[in-house]
Amino acid sequence: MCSRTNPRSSRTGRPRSTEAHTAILEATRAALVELGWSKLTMGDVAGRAGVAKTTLYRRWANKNELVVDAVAVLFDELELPDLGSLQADIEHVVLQFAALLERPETKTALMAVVAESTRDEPLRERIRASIVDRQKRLVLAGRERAQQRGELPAGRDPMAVDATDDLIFDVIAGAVVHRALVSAEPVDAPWVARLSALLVGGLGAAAAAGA
Amino acid sequence: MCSRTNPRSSRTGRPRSTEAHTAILEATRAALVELGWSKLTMGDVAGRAGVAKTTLYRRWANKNELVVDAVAVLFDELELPDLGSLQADIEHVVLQFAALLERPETKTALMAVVAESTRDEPLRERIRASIVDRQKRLVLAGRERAQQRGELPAGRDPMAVDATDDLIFDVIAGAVVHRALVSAEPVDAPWVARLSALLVGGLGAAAAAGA
DNA sequence: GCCTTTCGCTACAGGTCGTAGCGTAACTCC
DNA sequence: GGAGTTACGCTACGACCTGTAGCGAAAGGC
Repeated sequence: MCSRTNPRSSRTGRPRSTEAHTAILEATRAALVELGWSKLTMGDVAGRAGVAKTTLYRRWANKNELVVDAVAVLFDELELPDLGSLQADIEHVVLQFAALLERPETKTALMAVVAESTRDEPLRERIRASIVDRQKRLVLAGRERAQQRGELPAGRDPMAVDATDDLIFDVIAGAVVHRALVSAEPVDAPWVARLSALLVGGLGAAAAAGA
Repeated sequence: MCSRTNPRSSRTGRPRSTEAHTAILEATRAALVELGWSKLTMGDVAGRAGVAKTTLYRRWANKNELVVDAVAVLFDELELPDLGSLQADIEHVVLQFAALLERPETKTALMAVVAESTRDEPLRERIRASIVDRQKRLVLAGRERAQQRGELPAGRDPMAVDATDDLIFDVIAGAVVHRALVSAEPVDAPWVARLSALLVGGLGAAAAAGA
């Protein structure tokens, strides 16, 4: 999860300072807010964290991996309380996600690391493990809950269920990111309501067609 | 559209070489393919184009603006032939868009410039004018065509029609980008069929509810 | 032919990257 | 308590990239 070469749980020697670890990640987020991605430098982060620049390189191979770790923890805030209906659940999590993307540190960092990951397979895996997969659980939970309520039919074919989960995930996350960062329009309640209605309607139509 | 300070159609003096212009943009795309975004340098592009580095800076203020122009022309390839049904039209344009995102130069450049645009308002406007708005016309055309076929009802409220167009645009473009770049899964025919069915079903359900 | 603008070239200051080497600090095992 | 191991801060460094300045030459319009 954290560092460059996992020290193989070496029990001997001086342990790595956990305070330095958290200070570095916090300094990275602060630097992202102030400077953005392109003007963020390793030396600057080290200075903010009160740490030598070499210490950063001992733990992270480069800027990309450091930023992924610094931003990943923010995505753990996302939750999916039961609000009684599929549409309400979707609207709630979308608004949460939008609020997360409003923060300058996520806004500027997320797209940048994704861009780098197109040419860096290990980085892509790191992003998938630290960020993407943690959001996918929300889709699973929402779908299962809707099935228990009877809003969606129980899926027969597990392959088809998986495919639909993946589709919904890409649609929701993609639409919100595109709206917020590319179109640069607000992800507000009216828009979220439209999106949720579209999804619920589409899922209902698909279920009706499949029955 | 192109350069740093529009020379205000100055009729006097040596004109800018259009050959150099196209050579630079082509060299930029080639460099993106080979090196990716982060390792692309202005000096390298100048060398590939057979042009002095200073010439690049006379026309583009920085790497971001150059790359936007270099990639923008690729998006002009997208077209929307009439395939007889809304779902077929959607599937066709999504597959086109996916093929575009498969190319390494667009894959790596698009997210990078979007990331930079979160802290650079002029760059965002340049992206919007050069890339985003050119895609939105496809949504308008597809929706109008579906209304003429009777697949979708004629919109009463023009505000609501605009909002739905924007929503569909963000959903389609966002989902494809997220699938291709974040989830890193193939945008193939089965997935596209699922997405199109979801959208058509959702639009139909919304129309039925609105009637 | 004169004026204007662009061109290629060279040089440059400023900044960043990522590494190496050193002595010191912290912790474990014997 | 000592030996061994690892992390730390610090400094210095070469390599590279950025963006600009200045020069003489080239290519057009009037």
